[in-house]
Amino acid sequence: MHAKPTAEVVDAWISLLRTERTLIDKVEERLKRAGLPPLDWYHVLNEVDQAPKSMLRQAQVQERTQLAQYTVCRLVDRLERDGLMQRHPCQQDGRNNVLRITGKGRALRRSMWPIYAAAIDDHFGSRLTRAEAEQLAGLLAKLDGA
Amino acid sequence: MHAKPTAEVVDAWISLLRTERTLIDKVEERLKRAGLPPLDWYHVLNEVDQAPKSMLRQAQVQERTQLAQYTVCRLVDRLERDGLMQRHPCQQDGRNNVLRITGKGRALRRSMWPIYAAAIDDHFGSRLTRAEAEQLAGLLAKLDGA
DNA sequence: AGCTTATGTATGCAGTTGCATTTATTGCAT
DNA sequence: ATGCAATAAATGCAACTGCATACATAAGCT
Repeated sequence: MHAKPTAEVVDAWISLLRTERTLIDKVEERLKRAGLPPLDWYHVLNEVDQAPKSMLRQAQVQERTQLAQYTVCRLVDRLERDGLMQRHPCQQDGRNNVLRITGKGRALRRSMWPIYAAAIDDHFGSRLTRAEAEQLAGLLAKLDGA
Repeated sequence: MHAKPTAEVVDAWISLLRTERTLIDKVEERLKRAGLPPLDWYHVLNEVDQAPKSMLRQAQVQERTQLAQYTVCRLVDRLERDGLMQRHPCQQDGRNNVLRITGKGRALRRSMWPIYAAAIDDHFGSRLTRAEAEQLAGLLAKLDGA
């Protein structure tokens, strides 16, 4: 704890910040150009869509996306307002919301994926070999612990 | 162009988004706890401080940090309002602003570094070997091109 | 010179985020 | 059962961001 990072570490850190900002901007731009909502809409819709019975608690969306509590809350407000998602009271624990994606929400998610996938591939996937992608995922996994 | 990414690529991409969000949150939290301003203040102050004569054009800050044009503009507004930075008209090209960091700005940058450095090390550097850090930087560099 | 395009910066406005707090429900200890 | 800490979600308000556009200067063309 509280040791100083080496120069290599600082370089890698700065690269991480810079590169990710650039990549996200590029991907978001693709979605925007296609008239689609932002990345996080996709991620939230996707989490719920992939969950068993297409239902998931709000808190779990939060955990999986690493978005802030109020960010998820308000994003779900908007998704709900646009008829993409519904909030239901949870039977087992009245503190939770259970989210259910609507047909419209699922359709939107599906329509976003080709654009999103192409952007991932163009800006990210096509620049790495399979081994490199795995290597990167491995390194990132090491950074995920407590 | 427009090929579909493989599963490994999508995994790596999602890890990248998730991990970076988590890391940034942790680092920002450290700064906040220490009563210091956000990360991007540091990055902007640092770019200007490191530049020759501690002066840099606004557009170059933008390019180096990968922040949006108006983000830099308004961040500099705040830095200027707080007496950390000054805008000067550029002699060579009247469209440019030349930014100059003040003593107060330099002092703030210096006071932020130990906190920032410790956070980088704790959440990032100490989880990677030197070779891994270099490997990560190498992979990120491959993602940086056009 | 005058016109057109390009570049760097600023800004009004609507939408979003962050902070701190509130409300609601649950579980645990007494 | 009652009180108290813990967890999930929502919200008022101030700050920030994104978009589109405006403004200012510069560079190139005729």
